[in-house]
Amino acid sequence: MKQKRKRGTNRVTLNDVAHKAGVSPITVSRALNRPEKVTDGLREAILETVRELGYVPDYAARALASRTSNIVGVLSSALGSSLFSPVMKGIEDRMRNSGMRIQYVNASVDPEEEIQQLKQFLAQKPAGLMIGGLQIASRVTEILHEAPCPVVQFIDVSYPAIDMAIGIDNQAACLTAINHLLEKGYRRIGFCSGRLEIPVAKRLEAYKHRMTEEGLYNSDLVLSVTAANPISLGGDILDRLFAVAPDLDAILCCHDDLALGVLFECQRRGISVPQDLGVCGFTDIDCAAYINPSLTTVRLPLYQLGYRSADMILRVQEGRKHIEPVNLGFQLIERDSTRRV
Amino acid sequence: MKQKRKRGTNRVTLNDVAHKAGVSPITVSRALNRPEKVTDGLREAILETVRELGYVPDYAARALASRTSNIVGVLSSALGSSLFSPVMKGIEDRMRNSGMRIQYVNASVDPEEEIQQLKQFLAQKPAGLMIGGLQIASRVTEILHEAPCPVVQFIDVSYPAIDMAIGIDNQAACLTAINHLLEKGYRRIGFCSGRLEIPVAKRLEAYKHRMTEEGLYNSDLVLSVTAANPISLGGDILDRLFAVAPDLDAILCCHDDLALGVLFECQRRGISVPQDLGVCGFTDIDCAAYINPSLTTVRLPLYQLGYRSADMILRVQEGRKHIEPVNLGFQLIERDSTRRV
DNA sequence: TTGTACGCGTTATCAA
DNA sequence: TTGATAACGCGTACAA
Repeated sequence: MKQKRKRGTNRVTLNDVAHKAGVSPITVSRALNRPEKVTDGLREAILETVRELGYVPDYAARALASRTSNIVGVLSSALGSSLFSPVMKGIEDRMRNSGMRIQYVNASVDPEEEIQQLKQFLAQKPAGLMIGGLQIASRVTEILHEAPCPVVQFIDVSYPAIDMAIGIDNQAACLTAINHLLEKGYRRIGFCSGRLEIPVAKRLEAYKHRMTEEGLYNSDLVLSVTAANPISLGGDILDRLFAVAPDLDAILCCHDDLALGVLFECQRRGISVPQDLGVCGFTDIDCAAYINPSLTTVRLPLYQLGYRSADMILRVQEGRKHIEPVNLGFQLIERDSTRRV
Repeated sequence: MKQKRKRGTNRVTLNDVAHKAGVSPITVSRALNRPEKVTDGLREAILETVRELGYVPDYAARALASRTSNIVGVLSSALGSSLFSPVMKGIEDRMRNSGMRIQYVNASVDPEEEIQQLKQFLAQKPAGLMIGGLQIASRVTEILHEAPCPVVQFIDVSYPAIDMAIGIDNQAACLTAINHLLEKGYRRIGFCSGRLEIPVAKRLEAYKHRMTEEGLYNSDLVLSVTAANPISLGGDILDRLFAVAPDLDAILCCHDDLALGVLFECQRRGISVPQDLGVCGFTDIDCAAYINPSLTTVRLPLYQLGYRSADMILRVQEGRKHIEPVNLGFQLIERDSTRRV
């Protein structure tokens, strides 16, 4: 008689629980995954055994058998950014006790690598995917269209969603900021951003449009700068803008980090903010309210972004069919950096 | 004859590749995982077929069969912190092309939940685990001791490692900072921190020790403060320290965020830094060099922390047995906030 | 409501 | 060096 080969680890399995509880493995499985399908008493006995034995399900086996995992992925090239922290918090607050596991993947800025990451991630048969800050190259779009799971994109509301989308109206947000600067009497307004990603492009559109309306548009006042540390660019930004427009009187920065750099550099150069130069940012990062002068900025609801996108994924899993794109809105926070008399 | 049930997804499997290449599945598996075990020509033919068919391995199946996954976990309660961004970058730079997948888990600050997260994570049979900022309650230690994978702790070098450890000597770092302040002639030096985690506790020890040596120690000058936004605490810190010591002349902050808040508040109150008050931080965050006055701080090699801890995991996988704890060192960056004459 | 049989896609084991 | 077979632990399909 052939000897039965044993390869198992020593972990407690569904079978062990089943044996001890005197039921079949599948009943234990049901007691855990579809409690309503098992008689109350039996279920409790089984769960008690589960606790006793310290049984923890094997996700790999579960994924293999069910062809879906409980992993929800968050893919973004901004994971490391300070901006992402509240998003994370929102996601986790909503996902807690949902049985889902969240896997953050720091997307590469290299398109090829990004596609590879995406493919690899999808090979896990995830339960859901949240994706932000990607290049949205055609290849990526294609892949996402065929993704076997709900997909939430963090993106401008005007952008066509592949599946679900959540974000803000960047044009409206930027328009609000520009109008604020105009109301304050600023006229020569520079526009400064990092990489020209979709949200930034939308803001730039609004800037162009509104400034042109006022007969104030000058393409030399549009700056796109990048550096590992955006705060370090304050001097650069001032140099370059003042070089083309010595009468510059305000700067709209697409991220508070840039604005911060500008404010610091103004302090150093003795440029008086908001009198000589108005500065407005985007995001409302932690120190925006505390810097001197405090920074006027467009507050982005980042916590909500995380919370509600997680919510969208969970709702789809509960069977909801179509989920409308979500416009989170924004809020202009007027502070001292534009508060001139 | 019984009809064979077909449940499969439409994905390309190892079997498909094997068929097309005219070999057995196990040979394909070997060609991918242990290339040296397959004849050169055959291997190339197989890899070509893999590309042609766009085969992507099923990690769940792989994990189930091999009882180990290619997931390396990063558990920390500081994931969302700006401090973590360089760590991430370091980890990813080292792990790229290693075949490992990195899974970040934002550890809960609730000990019970933390233990649960840890257990769940270990149920995935991870290839490695990096862990930082945890409570290191006895339960956690116990679980980590039995972890079936290499474990790297981010922790003070003086702390006993469960498996491997990497970090800095917080006592030495703090001593350096204190000595710097003393050299600059500061005497009434406050100590301000967030939660009293292990690294902070070590720094506090050094502070106590050194200040006592100088006959300057006063427990009222030790402050532990917490808030969602540490920068907001600047006013609090100044109020509380000046209340007990009107002649306070320096503050050592355990994180630059706290120092930032203090600097902003000093600007607002017209307290002259570094003349009336010296301020020193820890970390060297992005804006430390740009704020006015620029912030003297102890630079922590966070990128290296990530890079080298990833390296440790990979080395163990290559068969290395014992890996010594790593002391990363630190560097005092003297800037204007303590540069008084 | 519970159980039986089998398949998910891969790798370990052993034989050729 | 390559292949046949079984096993990994769980869930699906279907029967009782």
